[in-house]
Amino acid sequence: MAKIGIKDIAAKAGVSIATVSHAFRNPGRVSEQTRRKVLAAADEVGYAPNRLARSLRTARSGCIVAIIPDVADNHNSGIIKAIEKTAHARGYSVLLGDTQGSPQREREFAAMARSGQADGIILMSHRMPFRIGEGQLDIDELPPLVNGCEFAGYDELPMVGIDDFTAAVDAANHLIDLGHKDIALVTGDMATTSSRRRLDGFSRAMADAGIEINDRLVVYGEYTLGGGEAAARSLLMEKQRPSAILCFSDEIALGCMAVLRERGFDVPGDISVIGFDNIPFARYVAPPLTTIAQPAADIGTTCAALLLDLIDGKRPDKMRHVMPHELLVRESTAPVFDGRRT
Amino acid sequence: MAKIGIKDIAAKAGVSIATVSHAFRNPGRVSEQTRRKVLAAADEVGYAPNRLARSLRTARSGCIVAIIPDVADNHNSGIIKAIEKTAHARGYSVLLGDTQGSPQREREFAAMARSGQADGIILMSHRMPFRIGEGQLDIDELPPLVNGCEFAGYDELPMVGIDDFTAAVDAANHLIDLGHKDIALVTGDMATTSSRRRLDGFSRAMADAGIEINDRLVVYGEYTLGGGEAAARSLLMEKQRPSAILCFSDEIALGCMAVLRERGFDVPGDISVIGFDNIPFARYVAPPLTTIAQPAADIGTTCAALLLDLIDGKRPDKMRHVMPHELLVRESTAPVFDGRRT
DNA sequence: TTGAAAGCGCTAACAT
DNA sequence: ATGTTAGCGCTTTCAA
Repeated sequence: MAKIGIKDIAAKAGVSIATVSHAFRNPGRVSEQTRRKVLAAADEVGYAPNRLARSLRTARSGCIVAIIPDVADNHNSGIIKAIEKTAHARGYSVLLGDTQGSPQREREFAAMARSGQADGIILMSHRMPFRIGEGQLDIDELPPLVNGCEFAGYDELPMVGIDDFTAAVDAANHLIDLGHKDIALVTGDMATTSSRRRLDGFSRAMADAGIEINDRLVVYGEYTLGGGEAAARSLLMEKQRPSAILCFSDEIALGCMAVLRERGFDVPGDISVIGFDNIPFARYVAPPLTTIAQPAADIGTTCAALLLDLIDGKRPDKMRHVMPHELLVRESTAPVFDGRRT
Repeated sequence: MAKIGIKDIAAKAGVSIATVSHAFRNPGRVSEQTRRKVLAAADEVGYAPNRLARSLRTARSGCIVAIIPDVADNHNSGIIKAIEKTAHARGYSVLLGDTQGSPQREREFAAMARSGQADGIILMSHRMPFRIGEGQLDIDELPPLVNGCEFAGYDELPMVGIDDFTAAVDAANHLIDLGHKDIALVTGDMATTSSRRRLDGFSRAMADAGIEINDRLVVYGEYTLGGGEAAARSLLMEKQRPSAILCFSDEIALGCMAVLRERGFDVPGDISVIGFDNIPFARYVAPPLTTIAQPAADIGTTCAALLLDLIDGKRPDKMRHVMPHELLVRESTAPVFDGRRT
């Protein structure tokens, strides 16, 4: 059977194609009787209006693209789940833009908004995926875009995320209050704004406490269990072992804890560990992980709502949406103990 | 600045719109010189061909939709990550169809393939989201569709997944070999084909070993940490406590272990726990989780490759793609110990 | 309340 | 090698 279209339904129902269109899109503009007739004809043959044609005509794709580093990351997936939910509730679909950190892919996904495939972008990256100025795009003619958790460098872009600086201060102070001085840091990619701000926060807290940071205890870790594992191994090679490790993600923290356990270190007896994110697993592991909670669902929901408003032409009332973070003290952190294994 | 289109580029480059189109799509059909001229003109104003118009004309959206129960589930997200990667490599985008188990949403997402918004569907559900027969779709005029991990009831649909029956047999036998008799089962939704087959496998293994199944030890659990938590709590209320728990997902298993630990039970000393999936966390927890590994990435890759071939008109050479599962014995299972706490 | 008709921006067959 | 042109299937004025 050939693909059936609006014309077939019009013929079948004995009306014009305009009426069929209205029956679907503007129920108020056709008589109830006609509408029923049309819908019945459509249902009979399983007709569904072609979305592409509609989108072309209206210049609205009904899609947004979520550009994120890794769907398989627990924090990311919590955010994107909320994005999808919010978008769906407002009639939008979401295109998955898993970049694995590749700038090239970020650009490819972002380009979907320039080719009409998407009406807007949620960008969880610190890189601007468009060329701005220099005969190219002006900042005010970007496609609707909201920055999630990172900052791409333009104040004109709405962004939603936590206050990374303060969050790191809170995490560091928790450790400092517990008497820790030899604090190791496992950061994320230092090219990202979130990692930089967190490092700044950590530095500030340490400085305020009059503790000198041991640079050899500041290492980079990919935001994965394996990243944490590698970081912990390198940290344990140091002669001056840390009494606490502050990790920029829970997956890193959990990776660290596995290594510590394997090497016979007790957490938190010998070494305290604190993470970031509060992924669902955090409170189920042993010991339950102390962490800085981020409201992943709220972040996703806010990103999506903001973007959809932007698409609808509403100017956001504010550009910086700072979501609350919270120090969740569980059992992976404890006061320094002099008799600890080092 | 008004939206610029192919006509503007044609004018700018002093060629026809057909030539512009060819310069982009069929580089071989225009002279190198013309091509460059066109591309330069396009680049100068940041022109990108309208994807919707192209899709409408070619009747190809370049999108597939992945219908999955929950992106935030670690097993699901591993699969969808591979789907996205494979699709992207072949020039396709993926629409995220997170259903939270809702049949309604499954239908909505599936409908995207009927409205031209997607060229095919990867369906990780046991429900057929289209009405088949009765004046509606015939089974052979379904949109390209591949079933992932579940079976929607039509042999005509290619499907990829593990052999759930045998996998459950393997898991049960592992426990039986360890001397366990009071084995609890935390299943998934029994409406799903995977859960049913796993239950069948478990029953078979128990029957073959001459062990009677205690129905009170067979409970349902949502595939989440919370689901495992709830299941474990209910299991611990039974007077005849299990010496082992077989869970249909790792998240359930990890949820169980947290409750067991909280109640003072040693795993595996008092109670053995085995999961399903082998999510990344499984080997990082304490004790590392014994589980039935599923090749999530391969499943995703195979689903996508199969679907893309289907879209290209290639008939799959076989309908059932059984991916290998593997029993990974780690430290959460051990022989029954008579002196165990019960 | 309904219909006719002009596109949306592109592709592809056909012509030059 | 390049151009002309007829749609793809819909939405949306405008007229009846």
